Amino acid sequence: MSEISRNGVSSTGQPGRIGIGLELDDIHMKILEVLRENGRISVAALAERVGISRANAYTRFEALRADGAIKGFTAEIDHVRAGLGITALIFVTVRQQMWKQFRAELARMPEVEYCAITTGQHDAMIQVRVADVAAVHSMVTDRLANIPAVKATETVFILDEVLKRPYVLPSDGRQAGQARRSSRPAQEAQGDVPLGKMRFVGAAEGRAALKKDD
Amino acid sequence: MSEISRNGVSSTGQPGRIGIGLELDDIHMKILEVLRENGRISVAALAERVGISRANAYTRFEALRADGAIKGFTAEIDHVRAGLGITALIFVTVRQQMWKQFRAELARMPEVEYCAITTGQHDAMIQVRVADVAAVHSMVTDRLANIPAVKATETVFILDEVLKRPYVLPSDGRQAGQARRSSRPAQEAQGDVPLGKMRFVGAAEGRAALKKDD
DNA sequence: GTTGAAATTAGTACGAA
DNA sequence: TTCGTACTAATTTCAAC
Repeated sequence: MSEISRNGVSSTGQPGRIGIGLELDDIHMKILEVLRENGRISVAALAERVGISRANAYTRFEALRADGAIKGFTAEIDHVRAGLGITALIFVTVRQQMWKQFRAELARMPEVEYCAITTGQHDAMIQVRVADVAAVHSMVTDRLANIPAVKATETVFILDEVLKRPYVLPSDGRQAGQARRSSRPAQEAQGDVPLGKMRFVGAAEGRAALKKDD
Repeated sequence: MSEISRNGVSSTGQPGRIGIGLELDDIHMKILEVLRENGRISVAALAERVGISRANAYTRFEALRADGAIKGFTAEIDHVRAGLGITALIFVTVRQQMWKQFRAELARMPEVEYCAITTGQHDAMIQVRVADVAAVHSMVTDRLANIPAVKATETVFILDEVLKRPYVLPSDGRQAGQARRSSRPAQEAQGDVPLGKMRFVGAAEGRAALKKDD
């Protein structure tokens, strides 16, 4: 919740936002675009590709790192080759006010690659990478089910990962203009969500429908 | 070891492509561990951290790249700072035999960061990053809903990303032994999924329950 | 914000263990 | 295979413009 309230104001880029405010201009964006495709490119080559001088590239590179826009660099690893051929999603319903415990236990599970708190029917979604389906089972029954904070789980296997883009940026495609500076304030838009044809799963609706407590 | 390469159930539908290109030993794994934490480390520093010679490190580094175990390197970007403060999951039901079209349309959507085909109630899960909630709405109604292949969607917002580990490896934690060499062949385990206490959403069950065709 | 030096470091090649 | 060294190419730093 804290994320959303913070994020909601996002695109305007107005002062007083999130701590250290580094105004990201087009060149910063270009740098991010290059670095997400090739995280090991030298700053010299980066400068050339972006069309600025070396020194400038170093300055901006460091600024992006210091600001936190770039959180780090990582190798993209083929999970199958690494021995983790099975990917599963586990949707978890968490007992209220036991989130702290839930988070603490999560940190102790190395097979968890991603965990997000969501609206809708469930409270959280966990993505795990394991060697075989048996490992998913033991993960869910032996570990997750034994956490008091976990009320219910629902498991789904990933059959194929159709696409996986390193890191999406506003400058991608034609949504760029809209993304960089929203026409109307985000807060206003949030209070007035247009839910026309969109089938949106509200938290209340979903949780009421879920009756199994095992 | 060979069981690992064969158990690629989650992998692409390209059989025969999963040949055992490279036997990954402990040192390879160590290299992957270091590189996922610091994708920009020099090979010299990598060699020292892993405990091998520089020349050896170069050889193994290239081997991992050539083999495909390392698919590339990327910068981890803070989406909020980049102007994409809203993350949503869209669960999609796809009309049978229109997958090709669905995939083609997906490629045209720059705000999609991740798409996976799943078992369970829905057929696919899409993760999108956008500037505001309005963009999610327009994405779902204007773009997804207009794809004939899309039968139904269900949208959920991500309120907080609790944890996001670059790339999980078998050597993480204590599951290492089990992950690296499964006690029984994965194929056998798959045909005999132990579904004791695990609430598993099978495809048929789920899809039957979903009646909305809009 | 840019260019062009020096100093450092990275990447390659090859022989030896 | 792996290691160690020497060699070459490139990058980063730092200066002045």
